[in-house]
Amino acid sequence: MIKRTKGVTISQVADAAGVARSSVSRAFTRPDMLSPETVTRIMKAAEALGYVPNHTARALSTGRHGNVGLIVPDIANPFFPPLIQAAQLEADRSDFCIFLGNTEENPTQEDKLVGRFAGQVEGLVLASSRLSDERIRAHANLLPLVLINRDIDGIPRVLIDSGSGVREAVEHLARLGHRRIVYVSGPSNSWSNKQRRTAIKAAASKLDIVVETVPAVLASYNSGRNAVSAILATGATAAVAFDDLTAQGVLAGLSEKRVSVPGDFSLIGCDDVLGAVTYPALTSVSNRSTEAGRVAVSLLLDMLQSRAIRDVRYVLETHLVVRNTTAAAR
Amino acid sequence: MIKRTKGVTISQVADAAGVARSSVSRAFTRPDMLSPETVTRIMKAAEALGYVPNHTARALSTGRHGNVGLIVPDIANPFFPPLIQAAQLEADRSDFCIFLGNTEENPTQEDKLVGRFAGQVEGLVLASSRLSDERIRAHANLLPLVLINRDIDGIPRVLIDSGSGVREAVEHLARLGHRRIVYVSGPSNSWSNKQRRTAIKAAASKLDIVVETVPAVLASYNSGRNAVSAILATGATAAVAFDDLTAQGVLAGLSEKRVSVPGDFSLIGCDDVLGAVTYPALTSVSNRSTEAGRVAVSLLLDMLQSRAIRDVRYVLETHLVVRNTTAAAR
DNA sequence: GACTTCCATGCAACCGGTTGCATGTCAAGT
DNA sequence: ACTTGACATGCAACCGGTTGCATGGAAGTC
Repeated sequence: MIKRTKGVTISQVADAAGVARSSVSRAFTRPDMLSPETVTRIMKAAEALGYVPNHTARALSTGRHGNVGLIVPDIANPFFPPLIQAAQLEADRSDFCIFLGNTEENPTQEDKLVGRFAGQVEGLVLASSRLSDERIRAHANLLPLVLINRDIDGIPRVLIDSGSGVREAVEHLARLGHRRIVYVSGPSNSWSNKQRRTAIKAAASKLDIVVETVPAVLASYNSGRNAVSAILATGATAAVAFDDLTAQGVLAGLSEKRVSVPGDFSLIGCDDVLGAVTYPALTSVSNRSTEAGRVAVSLLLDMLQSRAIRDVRYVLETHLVVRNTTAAAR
Repeated sequence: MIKRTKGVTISQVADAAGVARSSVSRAFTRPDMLSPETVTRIMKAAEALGYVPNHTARALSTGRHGNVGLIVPDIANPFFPPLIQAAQLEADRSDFCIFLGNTEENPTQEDKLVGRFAGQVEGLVLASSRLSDERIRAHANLLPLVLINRDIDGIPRVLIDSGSGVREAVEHLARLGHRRIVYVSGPSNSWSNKQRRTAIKAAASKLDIVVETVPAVLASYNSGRNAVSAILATGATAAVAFDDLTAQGVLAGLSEKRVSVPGDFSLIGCDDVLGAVTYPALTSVSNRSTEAGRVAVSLLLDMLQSRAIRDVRYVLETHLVVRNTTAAAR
């Protein structure tokens, strides 16, 4: 049988130390209110009994549980783990714990999780939320909320601007002498995809470069691989892919067709999730997901402390990370 | 200013419905004890007021918070996200929430997290714990614990037996004619590392193959890359790396030294986290991390429900997934 | 020496639920 | 018609802390 750890309570410590319960409580929360000797005596008794304050009881009376929630659409998407990690680290610095929720890209599940978390966290970070603006607003009325990659007036938000990095990518290719490039697009209903395609077209037209779009349908390795024939058919000498996974597929497809990268063809990914761990190292647009996670939690903790809500709109610019899949045009 | 959401309490609902607090409580927890009409009336009142039971208060009196903790050494390691995802899904099926902890591979941090979680979760899953057996045993005395990839008698554990897959890897290499191979080892305090090294040595000696060990210190791309000189110095024609990240680093290092894979050298990873998305596709040992996450949480919830601790040792076998980084020895 | 001031500590109410037991009611049993 | 029991509901204690206010004693003031 499980040993039911009957926790040591504040009363037991109080008895052992010969003081009132309130004094024990103060010894832990505001020792300056007590005489040093009393504190010492209480601490000794607590130590001897192995007393640990009950988090739940404390939360009940103070209303502060020292937890924040983080909800993401898909943990398995490599974009999120660094974000989660950074959020965790930032929370930890203030002795907060993280509740993690994964919605499987499902708004209903997301709503359910928010509700379930609401009672036990002081605030919430929603990353790439799939909820409607109205639902988000409704939640924001109930507890402090910070958004990542959702732009809603009046709710503090952290936005990753992939446009800036994509622009740099095009400029980089232009400098290398490429005049005709391909954008291997991602899911047509993706906001990021639109953002990236728009940025590429704008940058290219300014530099007098021709851009063609080849759809990859899904953001995946196989889609990228299947797109290779179409890419080569355009006669382009370089490509920017919707994300790193797609780029990696393109890389594989090119290799099978004996097109060497970067010798014969230059390739750039997006999100920089694989760049540093694959070979050849992929030139990619940074994602800043680490900063996003850190900043979002930091913003949230600020709100909790100041009890004030500011209309923050924190934009993170992205940049091109040049590695080994881009070179001068043949 | 933040709207301090003064939660609707059970008393308010009781007043509105003209019943005692206890009846409201029962309407939510054991409606069968009340007459159907009363339940309806209470529910209506609750609905009208927007009442939501206070999770913390409930936890305080029942001792059940409906949370379980999951602690992993490194979220950013692609081995863990699928595990976390599966754990989350399983917890969700029983309406439990997941507390996520990331230890950064640091035992001190792990200890700290366990302590911090202890007060607010009913049980804990420790994945690939870096703690000593003693510390783990100590924690297991305080609350229900399930381990993943740690084999300690008396504590329920889910083990991914990479031994079976590694054995297949060695046999595969033997069939291809390799007689001298290298094991690129991972963190020395990792249980998986020991398991893999042991399995390789056993399989190799049975097949009359020479194995040398080259340490990579950390499970990372850079460690793998730095290990390449040492690997080549052994004169081996093939290597098995502690994990896919390390393997990918080795791949990059080999490529820089103009050693072609699989032409001149065969390489096998472990955990199969990158195999399908990189080029060349990495031959690797499957990981089963999804099952591990699911089973661990399911085991934990069982323990919580039955209040009994069984000495479960759940082993998941792995297999070799042959892709394109292995070929006949020169 | 009497009077204020201040500080350390205790008392008791409170946070928002749950639950064992007591009570009242109504229908069935004899 | 009276007992018995089942059932619905209320009462009050409890979970383990926190905190505003009261109290008593020591130190400071005149």
